[in-house]
Amino acid sequence: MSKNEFICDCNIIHEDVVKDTIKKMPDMDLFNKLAEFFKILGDTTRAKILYALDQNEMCVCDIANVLGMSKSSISHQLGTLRRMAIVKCRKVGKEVYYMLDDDHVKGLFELGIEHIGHGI
Amino acid sequence: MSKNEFICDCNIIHEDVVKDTIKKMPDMDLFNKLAEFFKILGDTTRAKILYALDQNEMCVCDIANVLGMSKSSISHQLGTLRRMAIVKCRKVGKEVYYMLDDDHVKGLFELGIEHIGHGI
DNA sequence: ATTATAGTTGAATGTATATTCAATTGTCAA
DNA sequence: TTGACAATTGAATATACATTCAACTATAAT
Repeated sequence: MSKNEFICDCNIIHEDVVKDTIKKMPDMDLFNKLAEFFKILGDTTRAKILYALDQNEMCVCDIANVLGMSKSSISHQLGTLRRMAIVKCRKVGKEVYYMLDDDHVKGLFELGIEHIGHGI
Repeated sequence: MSKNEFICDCNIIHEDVVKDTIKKMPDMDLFNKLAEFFKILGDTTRAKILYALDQNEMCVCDIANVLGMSKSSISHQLGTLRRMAIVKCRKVGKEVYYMLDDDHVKGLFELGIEHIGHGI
C-alpha cells in the first residue's frame, strides 16, 4: 500500500496503525444502524416520552399532557419510536396506549445518566 | 386540578396517571443533557471515529484515512467530541493524538449493538 | 346515520448541524 | 527566518428533521 492510496494530503501517516484500525472496523452498515438508534434517544422530546412511558403506559393525550406538547407532535414522535421498535401500542376503542417495547432503553438511559454524572 | 388546566383538547385524560407520571419526571434539564449526550453517538461519522479510537489512539490524519474523509471534517467532529469530554488529545510536535476519554462510551456501544441485534 | 373526538398523516416551515472551502495557527526542518 | 505541513477555525452551503397546521380516519355515543 503506497502513500498515495491514502486519501489524506499528509506525510506522517502511521501506516501500520491505520491498516490495523481499518482491519478492525466492522461493516459500515453497523454504524448507520448504530447512529440511527442513538439518534432516537438524542432528542429531548423522545427522551422525555421514553422516560414517561417507563413510568406508566399511557395514551397519546396523556403523554401530550405530561410533556405539555401538542398531540400531533407527540404522535409523530411515537410513530418514529414505533417504526424503530422502541415502543409498541395497543388500541382500546378510540384510544391508543403506548408502552416501551425494549428493555435496552432503560439500560441505555441509566448509562447515559451515569455519564452525565447526575443522580435522578 | 380541573380539566382545563391540561393543555390537550381531549376528554379522556387519565388524571391520576398523568399526575403520577409528572411527579416522577426528573428535572427537565436532565433530558437536555441526556439528549445532547446521545446526539453525539447519533451520527455515523462520530460513531466511526469513536469506534476507531477504541481500537487505537490516532492523529487526525490517521483517522481521516481510516474513515476516508477530509481532515477538516474530522477535526470539526473531534472538536465536538472534545468539548463533550468524550475524547481527549495529546499534542506531539505538529501532530495531535486523540483517544477516548470515557469508558461509558464503550458500554453504550455494546448496548446499542446488542439492541440492533448484530454481533461484531 | 350523525356528531364528536382520539389519533394519524402529509405538507410546509423553521431550525440545527454535517461537510466543504479558504484562511489561519503552530511547529518542525533546512 | 523561511518554507512546509498538521491541525484548527469560521463562514457558507446543503441536508436532515422537529413542530405546526390542516385535513383525514376510525371509533363511540346519541
